[in-house]
Amino acid sequence: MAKTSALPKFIQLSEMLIREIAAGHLADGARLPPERDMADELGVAVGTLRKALADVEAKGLLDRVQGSGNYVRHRPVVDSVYAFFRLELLNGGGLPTAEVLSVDRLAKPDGFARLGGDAEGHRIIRLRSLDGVLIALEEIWLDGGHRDAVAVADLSDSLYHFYRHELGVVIASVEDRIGVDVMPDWTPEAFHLKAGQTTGYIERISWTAAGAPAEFSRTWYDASRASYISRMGKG
Amino acid sequence: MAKTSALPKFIQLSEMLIREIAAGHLADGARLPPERDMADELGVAVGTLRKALADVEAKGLLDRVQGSGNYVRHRPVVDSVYAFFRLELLNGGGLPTAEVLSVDRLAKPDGFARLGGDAEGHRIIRLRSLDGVLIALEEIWLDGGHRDAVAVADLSDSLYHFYRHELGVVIASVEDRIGVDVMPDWTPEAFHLKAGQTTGYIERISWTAAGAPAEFSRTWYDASRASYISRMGKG
DNA sequence: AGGAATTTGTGCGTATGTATC
DNA sequence: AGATACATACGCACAAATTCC
Repeated sequence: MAKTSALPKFIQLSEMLIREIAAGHLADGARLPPERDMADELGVAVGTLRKALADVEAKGLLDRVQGSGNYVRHRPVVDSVYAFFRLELLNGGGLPTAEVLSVDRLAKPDGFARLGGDAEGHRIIRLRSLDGVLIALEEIWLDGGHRDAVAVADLSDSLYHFYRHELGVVIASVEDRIGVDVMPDWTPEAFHLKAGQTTGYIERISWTAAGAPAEFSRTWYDASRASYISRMGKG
Repeated sequence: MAKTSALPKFIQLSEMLIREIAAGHLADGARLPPERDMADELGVAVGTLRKALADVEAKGLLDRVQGSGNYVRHRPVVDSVYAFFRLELLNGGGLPTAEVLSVDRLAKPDGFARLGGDAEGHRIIRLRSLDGVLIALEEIWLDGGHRDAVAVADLSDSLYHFYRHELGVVIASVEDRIGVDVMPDWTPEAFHLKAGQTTGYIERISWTAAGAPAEFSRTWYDASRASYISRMGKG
């Protein structure tokens, strides 16, 4: 007797709200109706709705202001081009640019296969530079379900911009794991690092606001020219 | 007219609980009384207590299990002891510990000399482990002005706790730069890594809330056992 | 400037569902 | 199966912050 107990009401509500916001049905900055009105309309108690709203706020899609209202925030991620780019020259800074080498639709690798829903993914290979100096090689896997085909021309310097505006996928959080690795043997000729040479290594998984994995990437960077920067606290 | 508006009751409760757990008055794994009993005893409504308990859980000091009880968890330790520790085992997590090898008062190295006011600094050498496995070697430089002498016995697992409670120095922000380096030749015998071997490398500068540099450190970590983790956004 | 209306935040009490023991 | 304990949900009253007149 599988008692198919439904999800808690406040979870259903928060997921519904997240879908509405992500789909663009609620504009950025829009103010929701007062909680009591909203609760009446939805046929739930105010406390239940408040729990759902707190959930959406925790996911960064809503600003709740006492005495004022609940405001949709459609930019959990700064739409800035380099919001999540963490490599800098050794003396700090540097203007980041990207050059896409290839885009292919392939079966997803083991590390990413378990995550998304689709068995295939788009593999994007890019070179990254700082102030015109080649710094890193990126291998990015994007879940297949979003689009049948992705062309090199589709991609701008900011993949996150592409994800959001072309695929409707909003990246809300990322996790980077930084270690040491050797340059893979498919290093392109253009790259100044030699295959087999020791480099800094970054593995990234990113998620949508709804918590679904969206992207997996591996980056090899020349630690003699750039370093990965993590700032906590101010700044 | 200092309007001494008290903090919300559920905040007071959660802070009280956190203090109790941190002080060791509640043993690790101990089970709290049922929520209704506890609420009666504290003279608050169950809902209010539940909000406080959710707070403590969010800080990682409590396990709440439906149908069973609320269990104290000492793991992440309070006072954000490991708030700035970013190394994790390859499969995630691991309980961090530290072993101080030496503390010396020396002239500060070039990289740190320009920063603080004092010409001398305390150099602390530590080994870091995760779940008992040696992971990293740390060289930490603390500005000399704070105290004439620092003894090994003064230092707990958390240097930030020491800074704050013994020196009155509150670290408000840090910047980590992660790259690749070779293990220095003064590697202690106890360490499993051999001098000259390639490791992950972290340079950290930390500042007080006032913006004054407080600490400079270099960490060499075994990238085959641990990785540096950086999480952005929610999660 | 000031006070009333609006809106979210806090706190209480209770009834019912669900997981654990 | 029964008892225990946490989770969800409802509704209400008042406090605090904001907004509007």
